[in-house]
Amino acid sequence: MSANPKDMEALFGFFNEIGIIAQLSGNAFEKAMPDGMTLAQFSVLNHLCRLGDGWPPQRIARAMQVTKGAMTGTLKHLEGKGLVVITPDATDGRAKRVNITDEGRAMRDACIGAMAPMLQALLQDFTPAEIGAVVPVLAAVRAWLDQRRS
Amino acid sequence: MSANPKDMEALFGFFNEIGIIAQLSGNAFEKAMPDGMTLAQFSVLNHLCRLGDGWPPQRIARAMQVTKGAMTGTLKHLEGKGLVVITPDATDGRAKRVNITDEGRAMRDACIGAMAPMLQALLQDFTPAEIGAVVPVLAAVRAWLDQRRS
DNA sequence: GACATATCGTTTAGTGCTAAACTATATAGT
DNA sequence: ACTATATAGTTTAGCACTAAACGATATGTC
Repeated sequence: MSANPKDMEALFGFFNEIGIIAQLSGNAFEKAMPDGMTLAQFSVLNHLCRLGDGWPPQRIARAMQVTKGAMTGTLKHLEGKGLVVITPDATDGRAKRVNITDEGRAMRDACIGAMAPMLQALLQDFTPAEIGAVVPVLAAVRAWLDQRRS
Repeated sequence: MSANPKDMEALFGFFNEIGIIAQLSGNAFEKAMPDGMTLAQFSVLNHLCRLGDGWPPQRIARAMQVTKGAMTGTLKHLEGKGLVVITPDATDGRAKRVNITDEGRAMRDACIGAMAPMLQALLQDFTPAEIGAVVPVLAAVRAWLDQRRS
């Protein structure tokens, strides 16, 4: 049951496509976004909007699958733009709390609006069913990689 | 036929999974690779092995979907490690030629060998059919994005 | 209470990416 | 031939990421 070369090749192609799509789509998104917003910055904003704010940076970093060092930088940019406010945690001298501002929520909505045209264009050439069929497989692979990481 | 919010959401999730998989798999690959090799460096080596060498940097950059500026840096690293040789083009004073060395070929094989265990582990939890089914969709999306870029 | 360990956030060094400015060379139009 | 434009490669500035070292604070153990 050892892997045969053909399967390895296919798997290799799979990751290759994934990498290129991530790069191309990330570029396309960032070009559409307002005020120099990046995908990393939007992702944090979106996370805070969807799952509530007040989390410490470390927790956000884990949710985004990124190191805390990377999160420090991204949060600095967001704070500089007034999109989040970072305050010390009252009960834990090491930790901080990240809260999204009204401007942050507005920016998140603006970003979603900016992405919409591209997503709609994509939906003219691909059916929701087509895309929807691959998402579970992707999610499973993502979970596999995430588990393996630790 | 305008996109409904649910479809947009699904598409958003699609790109989100793609981005995370690209990041996690890239990290996993790079950790396994020898001598500080990166995915970008390996990709160039692999391309030269598979499709022949002697190409100008610009052409390699286009094949990898990155800017020429990014390729300049990656080639510098490869040249510094003695994995490629870069020479001026005899017939075009602007261009150069990139040739892979024997060490480069050996390194490419070593990288593939280093990746194998992870790919085999993945094939124990996912069937080739499962993975193979999503690749055409990914390739189509990649082609769509690539075309849209220009 | 004191010491060892763990965790939080920051910082630094190194890599990759884009976009844009720049140099040098080729090619096309007049 | 001369000029205008296009292309190849490099460089710089900016953002993101990792890994590792560091300082500060918590927590657990003795």
